[in-house]
Amino acid sequence: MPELPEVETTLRGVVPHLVGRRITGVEVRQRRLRWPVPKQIDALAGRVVADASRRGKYLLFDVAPGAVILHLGMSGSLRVVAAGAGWRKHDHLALSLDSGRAIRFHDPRRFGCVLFCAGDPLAHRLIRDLGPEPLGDGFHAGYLAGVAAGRRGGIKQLLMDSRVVVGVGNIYACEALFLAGIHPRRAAGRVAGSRLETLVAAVKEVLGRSIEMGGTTLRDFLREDGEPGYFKQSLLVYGREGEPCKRCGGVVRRFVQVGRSTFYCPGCQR
DNA sequence: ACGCAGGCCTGGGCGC
DNA sequence: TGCGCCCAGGCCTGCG
Repeated sequence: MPELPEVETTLRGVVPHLVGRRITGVEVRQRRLRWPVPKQIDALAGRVVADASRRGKYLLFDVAPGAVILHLGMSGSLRVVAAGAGWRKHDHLALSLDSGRAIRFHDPRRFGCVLFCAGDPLAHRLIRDLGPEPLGDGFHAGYLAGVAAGRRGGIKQLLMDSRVVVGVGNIYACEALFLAGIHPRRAAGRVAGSRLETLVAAVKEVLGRSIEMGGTTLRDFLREDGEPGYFKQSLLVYGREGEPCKRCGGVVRRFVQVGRSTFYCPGCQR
């Protein structure tokens, strides 16, 4: 299930199987994803995948000319299988490769998408306005202070806004705010600069650590679509309503913020 | 410009 | 065992 570390893990998992390979066939079994799978996808046979990369949670496969833009949504996953392997329920699409393998897109909730972009995918309307990568140099305290200035919405909403910074989902927003000791509902524009610095470091730390642990799922990538058990033990507040805070021993609370569950420790976060 | 609610889907877990 | 309800890791779109 994809937050940024999962998407990164997925990318690393498919790159060795995909880059440099020729697509020998395409099969679309379910066209109705978040947006309909366009006909150009069906016509990819014969193309070579020159490169595979990631921008935020979007995976980009360079099939020059053009690119495949793929998003895993809430429940999507990619799997490398032997060509001819049985299709599971909710396998919606497969790219067969000249290696004798195939990449399958699996997505029960169908919030994901598979799109084709004729030009530079970074200029695609879904991607061009995305904020900086959280692990890159462009995401720093000064930047965050700039975008937070005057904002009256909660700091958590700001963190989860992909125009501000990409890839920080509900889990990691909760975790990073806990690490930084900031209340999720505190108005973004009223968080002191020094605390924003702590927050940026916390975001980088929690995502970085999670990607490292995603490395363990890499190993299983071919076998399972890898429900990774790794992060669950590491979570400090997410999903722990009513349980004791691992720092102060107080009770972890949950409330709904902009339609999403927010977990936090009232004792540790102000 | 900003903040918010709605909508897209299926499946799992829970209480009755 | 079954049913209805609530919840879920995302994010675009349109409204005020």
